[in-house]
Amino acid sequence: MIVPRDRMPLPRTFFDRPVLEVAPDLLGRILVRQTPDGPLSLRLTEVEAYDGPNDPGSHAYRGRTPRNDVMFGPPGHVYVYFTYGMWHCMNLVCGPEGTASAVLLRAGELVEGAELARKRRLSARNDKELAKGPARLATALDVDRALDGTDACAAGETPLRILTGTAVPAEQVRSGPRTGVSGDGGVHPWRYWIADDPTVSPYRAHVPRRRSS
DNA sequence: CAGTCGATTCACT
DNA sequence: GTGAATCGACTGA
Repeated sequence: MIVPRDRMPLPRTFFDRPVLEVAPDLLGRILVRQTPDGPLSLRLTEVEAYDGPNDPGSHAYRGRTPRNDVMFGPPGHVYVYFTYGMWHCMNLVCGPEGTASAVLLRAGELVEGAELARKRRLSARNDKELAKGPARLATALDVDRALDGTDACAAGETPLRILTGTAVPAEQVRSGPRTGVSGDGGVHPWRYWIADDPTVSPYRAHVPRRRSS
C-alpha cells in the first residue's frame, strides 16, 4: 500500500530542534485524532511557542511539577493542561529532553471528521469556528488530560499523531505577540499563523481577572 | 490551608 | 465591550 507523501508521520527529529524553529514549521501539518467514532484530521493554522524554564509565560517557568512533567520529557509528545475550570489545551513538546519547550496548538482547519467535531462544538456557528482557539481545538478533537504524554510520533495505532501535511512557505507565515499570556510573555512575537487563513483566532491581550465579591 | 488566578470561551449589552 | 463560569495548581503563611 502506498502512503501519500503528505500522510507520512513527522519524525521525532522534527521536534528535536529549537522551539522557535519548530513552531512556524508546524503550520500546514496534519494532526490526526483517532476516536471510537472515527478519525479527525486537523490542518494546523496557528501555533504559539513557549521557550522553556526561562520563559515567564511558560508553564515550565517555575520548574517541574506533576502537571507540566511531560514538557520536560522527550520531544514529539503531547502536553495537555486543564484551565479556567473547564477547558483543555494541547501542546507538542520540542527540543532535546529536559528543554521543557513546547508549541501550543491554537487553531486549525478540519480536513476530515468535521461532522464528528460539530457534535462536540455545538456553539460553533460554522466550520471555521470548530477549532478557532486552543480550547476549541482540544474540544473539537476530544483531547483531555487522559492524552497527556501521548507520543505523537509513535508507530502503529495511537490516539494522536502528527503527519507531514504540506509545509507553509515562509512568505505566508505571519508572527506576532502571544495571546492571553501574562508576565512579560507578550513582548515576544512567538505566535505564528498562516496569512489570511479564516480559521486563525482573533488576538486578545492578556487581562488579569478582577476579583469577585 | 485559604487565597488567587489562569496559554479561554460564551452569552449578553 | 463586559462579566460569568468553574476547578485545580500553585503560593505563601
